[in-house]
Amino acid sequence: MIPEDILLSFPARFLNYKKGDTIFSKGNYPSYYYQIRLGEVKMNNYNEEGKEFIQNIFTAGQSFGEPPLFIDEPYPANAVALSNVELIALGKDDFLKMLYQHPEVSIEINRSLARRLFYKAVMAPEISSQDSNKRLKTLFNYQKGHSNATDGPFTYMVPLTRQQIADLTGLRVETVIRGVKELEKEGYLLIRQRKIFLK
Amino acid sequence: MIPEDILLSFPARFLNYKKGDTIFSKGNYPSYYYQIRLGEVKMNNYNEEGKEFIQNIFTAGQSFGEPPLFIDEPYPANAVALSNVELIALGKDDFLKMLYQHPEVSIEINRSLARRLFYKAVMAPEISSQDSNKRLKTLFNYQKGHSNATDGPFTYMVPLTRQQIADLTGLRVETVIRGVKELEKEGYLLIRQRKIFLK
DNA sequence: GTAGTCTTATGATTGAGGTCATAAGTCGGC
DNA sequence: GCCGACTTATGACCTCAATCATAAGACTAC
Repeated sequence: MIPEDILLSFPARFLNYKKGDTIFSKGNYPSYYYQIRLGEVKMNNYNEEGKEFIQNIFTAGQSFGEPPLFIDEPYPANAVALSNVELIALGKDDFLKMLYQHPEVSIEINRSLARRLFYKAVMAPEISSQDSNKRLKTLFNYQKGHSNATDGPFTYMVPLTRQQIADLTGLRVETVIRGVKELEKEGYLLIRQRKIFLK
Repeated sequence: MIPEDILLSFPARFLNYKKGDTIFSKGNYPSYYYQIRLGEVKMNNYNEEGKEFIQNIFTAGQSFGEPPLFIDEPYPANAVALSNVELIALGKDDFLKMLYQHPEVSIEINRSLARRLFYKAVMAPEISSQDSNKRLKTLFNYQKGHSNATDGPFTYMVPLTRQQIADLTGLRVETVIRGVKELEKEGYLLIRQRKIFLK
């Protein structure tokens, strides 16, 4: 996350989107650095059959969509507001100027890209596996690890619908439903009022 | 890629590894920035059943293993020499000092992390798909798109064995062998002396 | 040149996830 | 309070990648 006073001095501006709005689309070339002040944004793709794949869900304080700013490529996915969101956006040229003038900001961006690569590296071997329950566990472990919930067993509720879980893991809704039931039998998680709680 | 004269001034040093040597292992904490002068390096994991997953293959001019230098995490995968390799290595503290003093180098590192994230973003939706031939096509398209081959149809040879393709896509060797044969029938690629050529 | 390993190849079998159909529970908007 | 859309759920069937077995071609080291 880059301090807002630095961003504003370059100058960045505020943008508002309503739930469901598209912030940018796959294939577009990037014009802005985006950082979330409020709300949630998902990055997703649709394959030929119309099946959704969610790359990532970003929350307040996180930036998204930087990679194409550095290389000469269009966005590989869409960005869609999951709630009403408030963004701070800085134009591409100003963004690069900022990195030249503020080495510590450039390192902070490196840090945030490094963090994302690190988790992709952790997830990729499991996601590529054929075993559906392993995919589910990997996602759940990631979710839990990135929450602040440390209140003891079965207090962390997965804030995702079965469909979203399916889209994040590349599985089908039915497979997710059957999978979480199996994982409950194994004692890996708990289902209360259809919500999933992790140990 | 960072210019060698800058690296040497900090000061970096040269390292040599023989084919098959391990450069670092999963779980180690990082001490160096590595850049390849000569040869190839793969980053890989093994799952519980011993199945290999190749995160990436790096060639001359590329750097690897930077993410853990920025965040306080151990390497999420191993780095293994695929051939005899000559590396240039710069200690962690000197590396960070260099980024502060040379903003353009910091941006270059951002660029290389961005390139890798982009690759992961392109691959993830297809890798998660159940359709094996789609996984293969995605890998091949990426390979082709990032080579310098623009000499017309079927001149780009995929520089990977069937096993490496399997480990990069999370499939089994047999599935890859059958898949590329199907893709040849479709006219998507050509097999000559067991080598795969892309249109 | 020869042994040993890696790579490519092919057939038979099987099991797990996808697909399709159907339905009940839940939630939001009017 | 009702309607419609979404979410969760369950059964039956099917498809296709994994698995296991076997073998031939290619390459590497000695």
